[in-house]
Amino acid sequence: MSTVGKAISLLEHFTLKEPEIGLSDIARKSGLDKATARRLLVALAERRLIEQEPLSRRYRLGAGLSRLARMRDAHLPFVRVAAPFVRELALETGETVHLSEFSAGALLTVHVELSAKANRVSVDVGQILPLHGTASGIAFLAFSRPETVEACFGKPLTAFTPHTMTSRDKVMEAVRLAAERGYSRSAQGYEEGVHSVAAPILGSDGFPLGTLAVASPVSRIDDAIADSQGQAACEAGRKISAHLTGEQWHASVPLRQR
Amino acid sequence: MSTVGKAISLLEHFTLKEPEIGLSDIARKSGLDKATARRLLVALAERRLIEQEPLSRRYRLGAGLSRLARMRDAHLPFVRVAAPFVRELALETGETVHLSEFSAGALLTVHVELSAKANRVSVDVGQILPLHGTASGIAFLAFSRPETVEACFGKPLTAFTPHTMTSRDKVMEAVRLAAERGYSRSAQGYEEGVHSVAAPILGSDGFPLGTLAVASPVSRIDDAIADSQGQAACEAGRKISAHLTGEQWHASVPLRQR
DNA sequence: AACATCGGTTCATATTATGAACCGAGATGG
DNA sequence: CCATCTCGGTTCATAATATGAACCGATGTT
Repeated sequence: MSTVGKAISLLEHFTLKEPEIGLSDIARKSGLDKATARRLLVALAERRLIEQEPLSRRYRLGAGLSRLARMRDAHLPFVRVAAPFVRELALETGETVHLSEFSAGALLTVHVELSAKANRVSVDVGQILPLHGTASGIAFLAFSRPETVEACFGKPLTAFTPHTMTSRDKVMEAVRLAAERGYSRSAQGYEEGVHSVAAPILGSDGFPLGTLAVASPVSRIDDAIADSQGQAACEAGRKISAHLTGEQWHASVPLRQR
Repeated sequence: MSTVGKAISLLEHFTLKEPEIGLSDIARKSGLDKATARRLLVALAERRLIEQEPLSRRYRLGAGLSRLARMRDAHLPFVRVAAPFVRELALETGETVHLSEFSAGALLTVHVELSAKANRVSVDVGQILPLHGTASGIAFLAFSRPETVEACFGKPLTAFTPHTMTSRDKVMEAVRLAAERGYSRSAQGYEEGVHSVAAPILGSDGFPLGTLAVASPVSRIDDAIADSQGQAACEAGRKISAHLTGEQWHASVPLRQR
């Protein structure tokens, strides 16, 4: 791994549950030597991506990250534009809805609206979703360039539950079905007990930027409910796409046009 | 500079005005070889700190930054806690109020509430304020550890306007005055035509995390107004400190107690 | 047709990163 | 009270990694 990769991997050890980490600890977690870890942390701290608590001498994520994230959000207002529609869809369906953005070969969860119900699916912002094992991933692939789809099969497909589709044929069949009806459907492919439907959010080039997914406990779902969730997700996805690209939104927008 | 430092410096070339940059361009701006710049960008992209627009092949800040920033913000809700008080102070004074956080030897602007007046001071989130040349910096130094103050004089003091204090004695005198009355006051030390008063926001260890500043056009300010702004900023700063540290807020909190 | 510039790649070379061993300071505990 | 951990941090010979001049093919410009 490159030195830069190692440095960034250090950042990725800071989580919601463990927002501050000591030197020896992070060296152990990352598998790096203590001296190496420290040099990297110091380099990161010089650029404000890491801060050190002066008293405990523990490290945490730095203010520079907030600064850079603000730059990005100002320019690429994906979450800002989509958030109201995500909320609307969550209210309409009564289920947890999450928004994902494609990045580096996977989908990154960037926004979540939790269901108001007691028995609900919980999703964390920041969670990384594989393309082959989630409704979001299938919806994304269904509208992606052939190269993107192909790249997904470059590595063996990990099974997350006994229900995960791990053969290329099964995945492609799901993709074909999703392309046909506009949304994908997946039950327990990534987490036990979770049913999801997902629709793509298309950019100005007609290819997906990310996805929108409705996640419910499997016990609450039948075909009719799934289909109505799917329709609603599609419509919300189209609205978001339209707002992002500045184009007029047509109720009967064709699914694929090239 | 370390390889990691170079990689992060690449990130810092993306600004609000130039959110996407081509390879040759960023290599030129950063003074790195094109091959080097590309390797670093690829390493950053693998970890999602950078994205490449597939069509134009230009680079931009990646979704991983949003993810990391959210982790940080969830844990360190500085802005979230302070924002209501910043707004309140802006309404009370009728002037632009900005909030800064100390990081790597300078103050980083993390939140701004603009004045409703037509003739107002404009401040950008993300702006970096030097300790010696701004009201915020002086207020920060006035409550900092002696080592922190000393470190500020390690390098020559840059003059930003003809009014910038560049001698150690002048700065220390301003610091002494600020420590005495609880807030700092500075006119045109960083930008021409701008008058500021600032108060510190103290962490649980009694030392400042950042500052709160009221910025006005010099033409609107006299001693009485400046003092009332100063008092208001102090009080707002104390309220924010109290909320951050979970401590009870006392109207007559001593300025320095060690 | 000639020229410039773009993003991207190659590979011998030189700089840089690495980590075992080592500090001193606090905890821990028998 | 001494022995023993573990902590954050440092050193320096060694090993790995980063570097950049030269080069590609593609895409404008003049």
